[in-house]
Amino acid sequence: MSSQVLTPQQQNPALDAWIRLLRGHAAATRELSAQLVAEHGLTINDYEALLHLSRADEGRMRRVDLAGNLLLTPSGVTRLLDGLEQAGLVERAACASDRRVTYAVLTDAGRAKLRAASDAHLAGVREYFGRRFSDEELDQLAGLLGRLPGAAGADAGDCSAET
Amino acid sequence: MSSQVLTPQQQNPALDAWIRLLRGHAAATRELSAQLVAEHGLTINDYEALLHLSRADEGRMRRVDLAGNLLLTPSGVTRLLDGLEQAGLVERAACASDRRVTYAVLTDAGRAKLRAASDAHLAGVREYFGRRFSDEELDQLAGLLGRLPGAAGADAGDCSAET
DNA sequence: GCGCTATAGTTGACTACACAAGCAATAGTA
DNA sequence: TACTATTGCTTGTGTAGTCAACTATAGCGC
Repeated sequence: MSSQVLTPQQQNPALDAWIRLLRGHAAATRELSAQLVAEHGLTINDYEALLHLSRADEGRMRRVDLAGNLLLTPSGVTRLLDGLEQAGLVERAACASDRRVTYAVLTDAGRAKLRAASDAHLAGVREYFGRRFSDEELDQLAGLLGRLPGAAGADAGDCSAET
Repeated sequence: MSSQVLTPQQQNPALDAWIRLLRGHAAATRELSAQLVAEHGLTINDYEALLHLSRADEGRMRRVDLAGNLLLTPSGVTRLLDGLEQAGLVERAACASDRRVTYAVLTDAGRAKLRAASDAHLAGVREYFGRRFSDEELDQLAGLLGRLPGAAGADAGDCSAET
């Protein structure tokens, strides 16, 4: 009776892509995150937060900008940074020109941690994707995924410097 | 000394694809899940659980098989189905030949709910992806994502075609 | 100066998972 | 029969995130 609805994968390329995106993300996240947590005690978001900070001017960012880059809510960033602060990887700094703002600043320990974790993580990612795709296909995949919102904005507008 | 590490996206197509997969998934999930929750009170996993059940023989599956298809742990499935049972969308059924097994069975209400939600969800997915990709690109994207583990074996209880 | 609105950030309550431990039933071995 | 290992599932606990409500500051119009 409703068999069109019930076997939609054949009928709809968008749904097909969507479901595979969900599954592929779940599988990849599980494996790569487990690796990162086991070897360095960092989650994927921890790692990416450190990465963004390391690439920002003076190793610091406003928390709201970090939220935008990580696709987290402001409260999510507060909790994420709580953990990183307790681990001594980032610290807070006040903004002289706007007292509402609290910067998250990468510490030396945080920078060292990122450097240490990067090697393993990069190797893991390269292994995970390189095993399944050629370089050309990776470019293709990245190009397609980059058209989704949020997937591209990390590169261009990072150093806003608007205080 | 660490500048290679700190701007890795240019140097590594695998990492580029990985980061965009993360971001693209986060953005798409947020939007499409919010839609589904707002309109029908179902999360993405709720929806997919109902979908898998509807496509299974007699609308029922062992919980462990459902876990495999949804990429959830057994405990995750227990909690997911708890919610769906309370909502009356699925019920439990014993297995005559193996008393360890509890089937999850789609109820009539569950089937109706799925049918109602499918229209909106399919439309949302089509709009979200169709706005950004041509049909051909969607096929390409699905084909690439399908090579990730877990993304392909969604059809039957037998999933052994990986790697 | 005063009030008003917008923005940055935190907190409490909640949800959705994972992991580890445990129970019940089955299968294998004797 | 009994004894052990494996499988299916549930539960306790912990974690990462959301949303709504809140405080504090900034910046505008008057």
